[in-house]
Amino acid sequence: MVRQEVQREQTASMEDYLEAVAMLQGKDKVVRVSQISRKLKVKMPSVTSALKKLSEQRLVEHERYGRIKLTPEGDAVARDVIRRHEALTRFFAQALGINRETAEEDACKIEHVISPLSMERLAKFVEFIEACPLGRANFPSRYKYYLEHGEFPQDCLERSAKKGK
Amino acid sequence: MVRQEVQREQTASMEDYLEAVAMLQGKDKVVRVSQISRKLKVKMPSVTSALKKLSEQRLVEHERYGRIKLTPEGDAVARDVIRRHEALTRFFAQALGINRETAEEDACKIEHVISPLSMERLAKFVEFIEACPLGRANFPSRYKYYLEHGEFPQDCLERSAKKGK
DNA sequence: TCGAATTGTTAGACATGTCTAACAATTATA
DNA sequence: TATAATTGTTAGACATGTCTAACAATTCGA
Repeated sequence: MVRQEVQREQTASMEDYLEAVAMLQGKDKVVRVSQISRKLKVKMPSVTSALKKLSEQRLVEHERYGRIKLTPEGDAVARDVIRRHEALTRFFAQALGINRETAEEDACKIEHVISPLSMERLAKFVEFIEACPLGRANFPSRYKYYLEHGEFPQDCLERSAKKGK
Repeated sequence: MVRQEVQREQTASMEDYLEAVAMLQGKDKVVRVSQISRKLKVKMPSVTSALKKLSEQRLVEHERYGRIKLTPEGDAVARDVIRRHEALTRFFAQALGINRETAEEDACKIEHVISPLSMERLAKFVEFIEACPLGRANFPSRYKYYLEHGEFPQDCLERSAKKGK
């Protein structure tokens, strides 16, 4: 009895295609090559060629000139990519105070290269920061103060004063 | 009068080579193809070929069978990569509590893809966390508690209690 | 200092993923 | 429903960066 290998390692590109299909599928139902092409800013032949590879791996189903949909395995991979994407976006946007667009762009790149351990910790970190802003010693707001004024808020100084201004 | 273009956009690979040369140069002075090969875990012909490209861009000097050294421009690029590398490593290690090795590996990947804005903010964030642990309401230690116990420390609860558990 | 071991280079194959050009299928519309 | 516009595919060029095999230069030790 041969065990099926399910979760193959994907390249950044293939992960992008899977992610795009999942997101378009969620929105509109019927996914088209042209949509993926627009979303990923690549030409249609690139999409066709990627879909061919993903079909061979049974991650998507794609009949010539026809519908594109994720298999359950493809969906699992895509969802995992999206999970990373969202945690990273939240980190950049919420924790670092970066604009949504840049946050998304960075998430899009980093989601493909970050280790599982760092990803897990980062997700927990965001969760922590969002849920636990330290009561009235609100963390993000102090960080914001530091960002805007270039110096530490009053109640930091006890411990950082030695490091000169 | 034609202006020289100095800081070209480099690929992740080329940035890795520049970074490696800079780091080996700092250590030993004389940089060899074999060292770069070992450091980056690629075969020597890959190194030779990369150095050829970087030479054409005047980022390294490399004479056949001879010394390898960065030009001032190459050094500037390399230092910038290393700056990103170090800030990222500090973030993963200090802020997220990840082991040095994994932190380095992740930094090595992310340094090539993160946007300048996010990089700047992340660096400031690390600076902030390291310099300003909120007096006795030490931030990293609360985060650590959360990591280890899976629940928020007492003084977080005022604000997060509503979220179940 | 000669020969073996090490180090480095060249040539060229290969993998990935992009693109353009040409053509084919589908769809929408007059 | 014929034809025009759109959408999709195929073929093949190209860029990047890796590798192996073969050869060349350098270095080190007997």
